[in-house]
Amino acid sequence: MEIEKVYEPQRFEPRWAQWWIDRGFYTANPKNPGRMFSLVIPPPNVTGILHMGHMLEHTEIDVTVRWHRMKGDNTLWLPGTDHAGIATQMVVERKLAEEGLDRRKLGREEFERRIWAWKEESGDSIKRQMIRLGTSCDWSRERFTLDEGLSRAVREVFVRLYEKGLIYRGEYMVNWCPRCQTAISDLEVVHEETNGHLWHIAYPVNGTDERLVVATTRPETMLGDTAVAINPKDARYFGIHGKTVRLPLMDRDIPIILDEMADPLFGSGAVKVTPAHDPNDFEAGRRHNLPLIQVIDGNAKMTAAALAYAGLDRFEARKRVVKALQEGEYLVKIEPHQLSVGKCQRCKTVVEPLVSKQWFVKTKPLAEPAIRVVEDGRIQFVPDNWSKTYFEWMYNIRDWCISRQLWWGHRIPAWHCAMCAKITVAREAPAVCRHCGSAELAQDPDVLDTWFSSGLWPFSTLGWPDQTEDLAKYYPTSLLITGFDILFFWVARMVMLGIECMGEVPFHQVYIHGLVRDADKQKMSKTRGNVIDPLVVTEKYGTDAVRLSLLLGAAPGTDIVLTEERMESARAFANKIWNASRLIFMNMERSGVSPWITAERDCCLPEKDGETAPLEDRWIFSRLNRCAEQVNRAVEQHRYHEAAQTLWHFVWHEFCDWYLEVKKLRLVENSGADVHWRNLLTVYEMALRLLHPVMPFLTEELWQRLATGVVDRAETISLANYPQFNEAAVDAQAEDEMSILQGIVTAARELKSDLKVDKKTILVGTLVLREKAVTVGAAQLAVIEKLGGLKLTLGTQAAGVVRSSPEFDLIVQAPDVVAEGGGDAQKVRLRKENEQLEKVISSSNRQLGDEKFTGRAPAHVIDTLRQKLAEYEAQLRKNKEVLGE
RNA sequence: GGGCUCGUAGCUCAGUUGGUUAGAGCGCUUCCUUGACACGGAAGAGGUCGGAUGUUCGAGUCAUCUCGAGCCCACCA
Repeated sequence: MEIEKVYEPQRFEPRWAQWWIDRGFYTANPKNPGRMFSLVIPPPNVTGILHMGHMLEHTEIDVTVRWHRMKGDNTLWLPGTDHAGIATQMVVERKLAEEGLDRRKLGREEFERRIWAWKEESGDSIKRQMIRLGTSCDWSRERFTLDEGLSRAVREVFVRLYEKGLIYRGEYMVNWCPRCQTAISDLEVVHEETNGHLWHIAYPVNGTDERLVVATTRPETMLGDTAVAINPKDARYFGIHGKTVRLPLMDRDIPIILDEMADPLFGSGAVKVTPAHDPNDFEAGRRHNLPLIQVIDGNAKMTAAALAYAGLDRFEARKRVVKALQEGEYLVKIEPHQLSVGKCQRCKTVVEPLVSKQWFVKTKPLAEPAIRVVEDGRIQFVPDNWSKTYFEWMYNIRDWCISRQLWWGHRIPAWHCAMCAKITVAREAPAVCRHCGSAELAQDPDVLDTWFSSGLWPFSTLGWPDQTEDLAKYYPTSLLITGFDILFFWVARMVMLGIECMGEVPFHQVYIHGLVRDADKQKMSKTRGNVIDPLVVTEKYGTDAVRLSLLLGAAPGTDIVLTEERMESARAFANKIWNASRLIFMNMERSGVSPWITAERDCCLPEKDGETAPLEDRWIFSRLNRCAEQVNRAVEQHRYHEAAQTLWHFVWHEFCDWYLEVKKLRLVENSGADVHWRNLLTVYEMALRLLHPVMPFLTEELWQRLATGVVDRAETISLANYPQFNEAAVDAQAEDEMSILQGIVTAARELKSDLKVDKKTILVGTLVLREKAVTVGAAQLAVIEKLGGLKLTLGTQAAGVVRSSPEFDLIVQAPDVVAEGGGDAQKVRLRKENEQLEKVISSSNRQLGDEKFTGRAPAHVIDTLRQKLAEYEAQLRKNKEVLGE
């Protein structure tokens, strides 16, 4: 049982990580027995390396997955990556720019080749990283959204939806990013509050002396105005109904239209209408059959239609238009105005609303069943309040623009005919046009929104549209663990498309985790420069410590503040386990105990040693049982912080601080004959198993050492049984007795501390035990003496400094220190304690004397209060006795 | 404009369905280099739970209002 002196996780973590993969322990088999548990990874983008948010997500998933696997479930965790269309294309374009190249120069084919090369590289490093972090997924089932199989699924879904009329192509107003040169969906536009202006412009009303004042935040768009709207009920303007206005700068006459869109209470009550550059105006234009004059193009430059302003950038044009309006005395007012400006999520360029021909998914029919499955509980959100957010979005859902003018992604399976100009949509490239038979077909150049393929992930990865064994076994998946930032982008789309394509929800439960933040609660981001690289801290503190520090902060519904201090303390815990193991292993060797692993699967009672098992064994087995109960429940409910805290407390403050301390005494006394190794090793081994999902590396390392040479066991701790709570293993009596023993030891330490005695001074004392404590009696006296640092005799009252409880009197004979006033600290302590006791006692008495309380409170509440009151009173009496009051 | 979350010890946070001297980690004070561990051990100090009102026998835990912080959604020119 060799064990290195220092805990150095770097030495063994990479080895186990690789071994787990090499041995294929986590390869799922649909034919295996056990309850099914399946989960697909939220595929990381192949844009770069994984960050702390991924590590948190993967750690929570891994804990859950390892736990299910150890419980004997038929478990699948399917890994993979997302091609992340626009994001990846941007990364590669940026790299090209560094080489002085751009994608247009390279051409589509060569550009795609470059991105694939990048993808291979990035995908590999993501996989390496995940393996290093201990993720126990099934790499034999790894998928990528652009794989042939998944691409086939994408085409299949596209064709089906098209044929059902749920995908259509049309000319509508879309969000256009002039930098990315593509349309983007509403979700990809982020709104930023900006301090802008409201320009009030006067349009002369033809045939009158009046001028109609309109207000706008974008004066440059007036060049494309094709009407001015007023509210039909607005009395101020009854006189100009049916007239036209003269558009300044352009010298065009445009009609005054009557439309509810004009709010009489806003500004002058008149609105300029620019159908080509504003979504509202676009709709108004349709209602009133207005012409569309596009004055801004896809590059955000003014078009020829902008006449004198043609070729200018939109913001430069704004300045010039304002200046010209001022000069022509059309500008009546400029006021500061706060507005929210839509920007491209990826590059932060101000989005330009433009009319263009795009592909859309009709979402209303898909949203209805997607709402129902959450309402009726077929999909459950944890924490539950996220379902409200989900509903909110689903109720107000709008059609989804799915075409992107990019080169990286799934090419839209639609072919345009050069002869008849009609479209043929097909699963595979058609030879001839479906409408006219012409062979002059060209595939639509656009690709699909990256979320279209991610939306199919839970079933496309399992082989759909083929009816595979995996699909039959593992769909619907059991659980999805992801972040709220992609609730609409991804989760909502998966629900809609899962139900549509499979007729069944894609997962039964969605656990939404928090955000990883830095010490100042700031979001971690590259631009802020506050990112913690998982590989760096993993190397520094060990993966187990980082995992643990993440989990300890992972309370549902809260963000996770991650600091290196936390990782240090988590490492201290790992170090504690390591050293406790050293104690055990070294003494096994010294005592000639051979490696041994218990055959017990679940929590059990200790083996007896004669009449009964030693108190510390009975106690720790009962505590282990309680710990298992709590940890199992906590993981089940995604209360990862609670699972981690429970394990921490059990291992450190019960197993190490008390149990092993007692065992150490047994080791030196009676030549170690009273240790009862089988009990010690059983609880140790079960503790390792309980810890394994949280700290896989450390536990595997120690477990393998413990199991050296043991035949007929699991090959890895990750496939050993997860200990379950066992009603029969509760030992309340042992817990009571142990707590009395702990009370006596603590009392002894208190006295020593209050008397300020040197540790070398062995105090002589007397212990008087009362009925309840009899079983602790003589058998445990040596333990109390050693742990308390006293030399005790039992049973005879004597003079000295006293610490009393209803169970015992501990009397220390220390005439010297008492004479020097050393007992004062003890008196201060007792008086303070009495103050508190008196407070609680009086309030308890008040309640028990109140008929309203005794009449309405449940019996058990009253009982425990009475019981506690009796204990407080007994303690108060003892303290007063000691103080001589 | 609508929706959501948070405000508990110096710091970061727990506190499951309301139930009885309010918990943890880090930090702090004092003592201890005891052959597993100073990444350790022991004993302590320190909150009345943002504020107000209410419901209740009983509220950190529910309701209303209020102050403060943050997030999400939204086509208010």
